[in-house]
Amino acid sequence: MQKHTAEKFLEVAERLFAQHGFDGVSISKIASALNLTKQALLHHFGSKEKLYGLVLQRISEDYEAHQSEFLCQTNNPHADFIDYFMALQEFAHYNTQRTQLLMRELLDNNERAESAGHWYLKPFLRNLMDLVKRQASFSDAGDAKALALAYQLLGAINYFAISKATLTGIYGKDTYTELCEWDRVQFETLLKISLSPT
Amino acid sequence: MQKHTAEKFLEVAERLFAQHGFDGVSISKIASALNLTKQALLHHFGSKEKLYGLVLQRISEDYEAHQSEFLCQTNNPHADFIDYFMALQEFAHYNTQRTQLLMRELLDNNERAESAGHWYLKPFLRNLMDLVKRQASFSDAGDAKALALAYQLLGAINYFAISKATLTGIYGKDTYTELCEWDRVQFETLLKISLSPT
DNA sequence: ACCTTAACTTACCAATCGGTAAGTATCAAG
DNA sequence: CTTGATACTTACCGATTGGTAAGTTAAGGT
Repeated sequence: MQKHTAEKFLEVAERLFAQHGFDGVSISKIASALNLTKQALLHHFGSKEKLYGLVLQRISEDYEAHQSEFLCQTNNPHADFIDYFMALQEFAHYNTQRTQLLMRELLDNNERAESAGHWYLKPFLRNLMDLVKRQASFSDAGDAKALALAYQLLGAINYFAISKATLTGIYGKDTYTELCEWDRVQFETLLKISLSPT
Repeated sequence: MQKHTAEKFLEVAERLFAQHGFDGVSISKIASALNLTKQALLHHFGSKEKLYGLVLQRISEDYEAHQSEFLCQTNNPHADFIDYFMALQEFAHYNTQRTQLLMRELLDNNERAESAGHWYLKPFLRNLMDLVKRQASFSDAGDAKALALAYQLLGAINYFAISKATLTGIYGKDTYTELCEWDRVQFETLLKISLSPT
């Protein structure tokens, strides 16, 4: 299979998995979206699980790439912190699909347990935690404390990012747009004050 | 159908829907968990969709009850704010299942759109927003700004609440327990400083 | 011209899906 | 003793699920 063909397949699969969840899409539906038969997909990927695995892997690679791009630490930890989390917010907002898929994965992990085995979040969280611990007001904080803050900020980002349809449904398109702007502003102030000494 | 029987049915259905999602459970599996046949469930609830609808309705009623219990506003808006959000965090933590189910609903709404029609979140968010606007540093803020903060706090709560399996998987049981404690502490300071004037 | 390989397709398969129809068992009211 | 309602069950149904097996078709290397 050619690389760019595989990319196309994974792209469509990712979209559908994100929109409907693993159980909500069948391989034949993914195949139709690609103008193929179900068996063509099975030929290329072996099984639905394997296809899903490749989709996850592709996402986690992209996330790591994005992270290493923004995490070239300077000698200004405070600015690094703000910059990175703002970049992360933007990333989550413009990759809603992936945010959705990862959120579904988080939910399913509660039952499927570590069947997947690979914790794509682990290095990602490690980096976030380090970023927090590099801050003046967290210099003597333990791992758990730093991680707690990082995770809450991550939650604030991702929860809003996956709520587009619901918020638009409740408040309408225009108010949602306004809400997006305020979300950005409000998150930035939240970031800044979260580093103030307690 | 007797009321307490219905409760038992809905309880089990809620657990399974929360764990596996709407598409991840079949009515026959829910029925087996109740030592019944699939058709018994269909007899009582008519269809899978209707059963799911009742589960959602039951949850939203409980949430409203919980909210009205804690939202008897005093003349100390600041304390109200802290108290309510801390109560909400505890509620989300001890009702992980429901937090999961509502999160799944949020994700599915992005495609199923307003097919459900009823926005269980609407009055809930309205109350949260009012609570924020009652704060001194938000007295002249618009709806969108207040809602943005409320939603971020909600995200911080819920995201952590659904991550038990993943975090335990990555860091182990003991570290997760420690993380829970810090999450609580860290969230409380986040609440307090989020009201400081900008 | 021959062979291999990759990219598919048609033809199946058993299992399960949500749902309908037609019973059966129990029990309280008349 | 009968009636009607409630709570189920067995027996189906067509559609769809993930997956296997066996071709078919076209391109490329030798």
